[in-house]
Amino acid sequence: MALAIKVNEETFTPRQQAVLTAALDLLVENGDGLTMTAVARRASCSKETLYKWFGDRDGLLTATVQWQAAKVRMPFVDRSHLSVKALRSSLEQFARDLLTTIIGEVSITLNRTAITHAAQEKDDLGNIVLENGPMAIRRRLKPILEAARDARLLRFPNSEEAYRTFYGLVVRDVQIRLLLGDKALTQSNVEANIESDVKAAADQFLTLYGVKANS
Amino acid sequence: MALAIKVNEETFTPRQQAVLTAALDLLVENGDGLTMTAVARRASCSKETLYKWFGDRDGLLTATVQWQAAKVRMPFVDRSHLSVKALRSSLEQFARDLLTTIIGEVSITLNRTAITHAAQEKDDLGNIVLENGPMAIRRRLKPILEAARDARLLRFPNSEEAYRTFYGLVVRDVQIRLLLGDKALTQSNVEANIESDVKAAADQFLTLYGVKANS
DNA sequence: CGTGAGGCGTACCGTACGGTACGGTTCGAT
DNA sequence: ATCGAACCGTACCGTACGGTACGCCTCACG
Repeated sequence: MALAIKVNEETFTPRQQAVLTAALDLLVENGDGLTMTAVARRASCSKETLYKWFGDRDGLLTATVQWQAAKVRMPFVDRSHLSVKALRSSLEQFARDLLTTIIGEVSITLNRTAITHAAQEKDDLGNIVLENGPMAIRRRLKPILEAARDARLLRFPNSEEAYRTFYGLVVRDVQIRLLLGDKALTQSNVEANIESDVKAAADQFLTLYGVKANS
Repeated sequence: MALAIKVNEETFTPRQQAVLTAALDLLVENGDGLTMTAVARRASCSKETLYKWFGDRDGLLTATVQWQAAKVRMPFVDRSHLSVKALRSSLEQFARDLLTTIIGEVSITLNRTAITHAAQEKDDLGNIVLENGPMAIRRRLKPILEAARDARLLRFPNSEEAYRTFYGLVVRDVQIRLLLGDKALTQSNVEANIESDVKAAADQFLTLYGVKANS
């Protein structure tokens, strides 16, 4: 099981990154628009070059997803001092980052592509997206949760459970509906409610796991 | 925007349903395995018949998803008498139905297919799955929530918000991880924890929205 | 200036698959 | 018994696309 491999920015030359950008654009424009010919034309390069650089279509797809997923870098959150206030602020920051990421067209495209890929026993892309999406958040959130527990701000038996609850409270049914192309859920529609949703999620999480409830 | 059309069981003849079963089997076995030739061979019918009955490949796909999605009928929940106990039991029932549905191979396949479809500006399948999945649950859960609110068992400003919170608490990151083919999340793995997850979700929901907390 | 590597553009090949055509068979209705 | 509709199986066509080959250009390097 080849897990997601770290991708330095030096992994691809600028020219190659231009190609990957073209590939991603085509993906976003139309999920199945990533044909080798189309990428070559869009990036003004020859198909032969594509095959030389990426091996085959799957290699190009993988490189594109990998490269793009890796640059979904959410800003780090200060956790030096752990007051209730700081914790709530951190939680809101996480929720905000998670939501804004998830509703982005690039993220939707990447997830759709990976899911399509996973439907064909090829789960490379699935792992890559998982690793750079939910798992990345988990890795960053968990230590904060545990620090808060040690500081007696939170109480939970299992940090994994706590993390997953947080994820559920934040994401709810938004992601699946966007992936399925729910027309009632436009991006601007969701964007407008981000702040209130973020606050609500943090509130609810603190209600469930906070030691002394909220402020 | 052709929304999901109600599908009676008389919509398709038994022979046609056999064809649709074959199509679904192929989909489950391998997401992209639904070729007209393969369906014809599997169902022991001619391609000409397929085209006569379903128009084209997309029609066959749509019929398959529609027919299958419509038979995901979750058992109704008794809501005649609304005690706290009965409410909790109803919530747990909903959570259980939702979870068991979501982790089923058929559901995963349908969602993957619809998402792939939605990636190509064809959002028919997306709407069908939405309508028979999240929306079906919502339609059934909302009146119960509102009845419980009227009975002063729950308190929430907005039944839509309450429903979505419930959804998030139940589903968490399970669906997206399954769709992405997360190997760490086998079906049996999830199945084993359903009962405790269901109880936890109901507890948390009642903590957040219950008027007098839990029993 | 010569040369060779890298890369562009295009033409080309093979295959898989959507869609059509057609001969042969079953079967119910008259 | 006859007829025709429905349907099976197979062969066939056209196209799209993955992958390869090749001619030509550019440019760094000697």
